[in-house]
Amino acid sequence: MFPPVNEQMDIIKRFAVEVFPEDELFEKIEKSIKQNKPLRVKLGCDPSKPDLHIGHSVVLRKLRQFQDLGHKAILIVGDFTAMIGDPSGKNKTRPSLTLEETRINGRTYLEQATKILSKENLEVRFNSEWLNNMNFADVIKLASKYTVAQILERDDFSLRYRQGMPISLHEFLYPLAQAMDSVAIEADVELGGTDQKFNLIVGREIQKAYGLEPQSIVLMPILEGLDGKEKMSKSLGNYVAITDDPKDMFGKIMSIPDELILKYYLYATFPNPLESEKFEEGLKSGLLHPKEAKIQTAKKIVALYHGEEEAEKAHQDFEKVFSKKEVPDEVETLFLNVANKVQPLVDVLVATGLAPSKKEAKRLIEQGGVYVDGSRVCDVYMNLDISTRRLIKYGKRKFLYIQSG
RNA sequence: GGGCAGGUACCGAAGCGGUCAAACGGGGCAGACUGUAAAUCUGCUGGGGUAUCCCUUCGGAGGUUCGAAUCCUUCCCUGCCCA
Repeated sequence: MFPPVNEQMDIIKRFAVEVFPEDELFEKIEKSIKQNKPLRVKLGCDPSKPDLHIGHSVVLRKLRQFQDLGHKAILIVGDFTAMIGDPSGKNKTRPSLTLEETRINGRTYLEQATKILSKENLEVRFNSEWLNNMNFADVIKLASKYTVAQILERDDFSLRYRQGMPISLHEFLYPLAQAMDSVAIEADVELGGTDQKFNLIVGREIQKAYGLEPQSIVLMPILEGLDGKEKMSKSLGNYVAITDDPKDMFGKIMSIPDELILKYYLYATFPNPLESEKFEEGLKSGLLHPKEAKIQTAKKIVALYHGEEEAEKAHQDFEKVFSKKEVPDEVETLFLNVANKVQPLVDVLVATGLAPSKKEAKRLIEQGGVYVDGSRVCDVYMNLDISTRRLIKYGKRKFLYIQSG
């Protein structure tokens, strides 16, 4: 039923930054084969931001691999922990949410996650199930298992402490709460991004403290955002959402700096060894042009979420709009219900929602970023007759047909 | 509880009575260029108005003043030191 240990280890280790303790994991897999019992593989998710992007997909794909090996994926929706708000990475305390909010977000998360995960071998648990039932004595018992010095080892805590940034006391409880999840579901393995290393290790310690066998840890790389500087995140706006439409997905990936191409190719698509070797060598030798490499990457990613056909279309569109400066195949038509068919262009731009304000619209016109029917607008106070259909290009990539009616 | 230092636009950070819609950097947007929504260079970056005009913004609320981001009072928030 299960593939042999070595084969499993190879698959698990591929694309992972760190897998430890390796020998423990090896034994666990051996045991699971012998007893014909799947491993319980935990992945925590944060429902405070339910929109998944391809940064999340890295770890989700890894979890999927575990599923494909016959193991049980246990997705923990951190509805309770989201109320605390993991400060990880950011030096700011996150706003906490109510339980209901996190529940709703959790559903959205799940919906998106199953674009990558299999629905079989999948168990979904909300951590309020156990965390919400702990009383103060339970919390004290849990907190007594860890020391201030230990918790301060966490990079971002010590950094914030040194910089005089605020750390609320409850933030210290976050890693402990997350560790309780591992206790509650008796995780054999926990997956996470490298930024989760500390939390996952606390999980091991706390499991031991509660008389359980400590989980093994698989750390996946963190995908940088489109800017190539910060980690991909929604709040930074440097992300590719897995629900993005093909065009956006394609375009966004084309905008990554060249240095990021390989990383995206590998971690967002999990190519097989043959493919990745070819790709890597092509890049290194220069036989594969960076633009071409990017196109391949973009196509592959789009295809994962939308299929080959859409990927091809997105590619065509991209070439059209950006290389040939033409109009894309499909442009939406907006009918404006207005009394006057001739109006200042600026007003039209605001009415369509293309521009957030007249000032902004004027600015863009002044800078030569607005086209009507293919010709650049140079008069800020131009009037536009919309009794017939007009094509507006606003900025680099917003196209819209507009007509009164 | 006491002492000190702070809270400025999307973020970081200057400004410390008028010349402040607020320097500078980042981010964002646009233009040029290109291999692309890469890189680089240039410009723009509160709102309304076809006018050196008005409105909103410097933690909140009051006050002083012809005039406040700048001074005073009070409240809230944060860090450091002491207890």
